[in-house]
Amino acid sequence: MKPALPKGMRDFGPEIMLKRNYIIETIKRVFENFGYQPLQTPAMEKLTTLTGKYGEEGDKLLFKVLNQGQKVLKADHKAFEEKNAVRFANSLAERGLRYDLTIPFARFVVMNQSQITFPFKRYQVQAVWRGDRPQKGRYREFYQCDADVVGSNSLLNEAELTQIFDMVYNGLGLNVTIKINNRKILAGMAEVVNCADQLTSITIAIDKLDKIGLDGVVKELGERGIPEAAIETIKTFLTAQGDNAGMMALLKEKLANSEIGMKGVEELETLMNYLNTLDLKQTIELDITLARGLDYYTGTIFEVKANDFQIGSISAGGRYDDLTGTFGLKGVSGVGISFGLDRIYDVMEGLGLFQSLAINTTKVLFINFGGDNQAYAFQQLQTLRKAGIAAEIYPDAAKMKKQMKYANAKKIPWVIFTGDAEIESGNLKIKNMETGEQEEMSIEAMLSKLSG
RNA sequence: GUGACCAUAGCUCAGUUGGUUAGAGCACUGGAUUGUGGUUCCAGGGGUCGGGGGUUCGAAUCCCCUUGGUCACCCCA
Repeated sequence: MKPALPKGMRDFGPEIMLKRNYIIETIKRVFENFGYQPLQTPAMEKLTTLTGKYGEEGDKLLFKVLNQGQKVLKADHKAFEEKNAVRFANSLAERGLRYDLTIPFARFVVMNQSQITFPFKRYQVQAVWRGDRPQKGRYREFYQCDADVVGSNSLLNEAELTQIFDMVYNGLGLNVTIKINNRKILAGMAEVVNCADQLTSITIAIDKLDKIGLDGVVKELGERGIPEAAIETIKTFLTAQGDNAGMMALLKEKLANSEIGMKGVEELETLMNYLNTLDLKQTIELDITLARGLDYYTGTIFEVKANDFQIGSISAGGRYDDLTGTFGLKGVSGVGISFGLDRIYDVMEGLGLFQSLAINTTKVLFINFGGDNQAYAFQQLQTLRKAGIAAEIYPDAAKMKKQMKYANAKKIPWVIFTGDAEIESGNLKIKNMETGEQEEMSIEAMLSKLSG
């Protein structure tokens, strides 16, 4: 049988894992610096928890887990005969793999509300699964690194999350643009053009502005049944130019008749004022065409794009006023962000940013000469490890050439020989694999040399 | 879910208008070198040419189906 992976699943070898871990560690360090605490939730959730939270498209992409044993016989045969794939599939499964980390987090908060001190700040680094067709920058299994805070309406949270974006990407050496918008502004715009009930259609269309252009958006709005007059007004929003302050003034003027719209402008302005007091290195861009697909966002929305590499967004997030509401806990607002580990990796690999990364691996290899020599080397090895030096011994008394090749392939910088001559002298012979130089010294001298 | 392109050794690929026994580089194993790798030289193992069917005297090559991959759309980290 030929080994293979299911579609969209990937292995990560040691080389890749070292780089991935580096990214994760950078992100975690910043999260913890801001007082976020770790959480893990299971890969599998009940479908009732997951469905209906991500919009129609999201439900389609949920990976479902087949019911166990006899239960599958209770499937909806009628749905099968009617070729209703969705209903039939739902009758076969009661559980699914998590689609993101936010909904499981909301579930956790509701289930543990009595234990939790609010505002509750948690971070979570785990895989999520989507039954999408894999392509560039898109995987069926990928890691999200989330930080969320629930139980606080303060826009200070948004400001801090923006700062987290900034610090993480500074730390990784990436240039990004952090795009910010507010769903209330989009709602206000829909209200002003008398299409409040078609908010979703409007946001989906204008979200594509940078992809299909103004004409494309106008066309799509028309196809989605937005009246001509409304489209004309929407056009004036989309063509508005100016710096962040100018845009703000313009929005105030245009949205004056919409209560929710003005609320959105006010929130955005407050956030921008907070951000102005911070020393942010990355580009902050107010982008009123930013919409975000996920249904649950209600306030601020974020999206981060890499400046020097073509790929989808590498981070995203936003505020959700009623995420825990569907689980029975009302009036708890939350806001969170998510780093797309796999895409960040793709960007950094694409830009060659891992080159300078000092990869932490074995520092010393003991050559195995077998017999008494092996026992001696094994002993010396313990001393190095105790001193915190990453060391290993070749487990077999293989040919010298093979052992040297191993050190070479694994980029181990030092090799130690403990042959008969060395055992007799009580010293060890150490070889620098880069320069080829070798010298004999005592174990003590070696310790200070290697830990330096 | 819609569409386009691709599939040859473990990996990256070559293979002429259809023509004899399908090749190269890298990797692996052995040797030149019994205690010295990363350079060199020699030898070796490894293929149902993704799978099935068809056209043909003859198919890796042409046609159909199927599976898998890549990319774009939808949507998204």
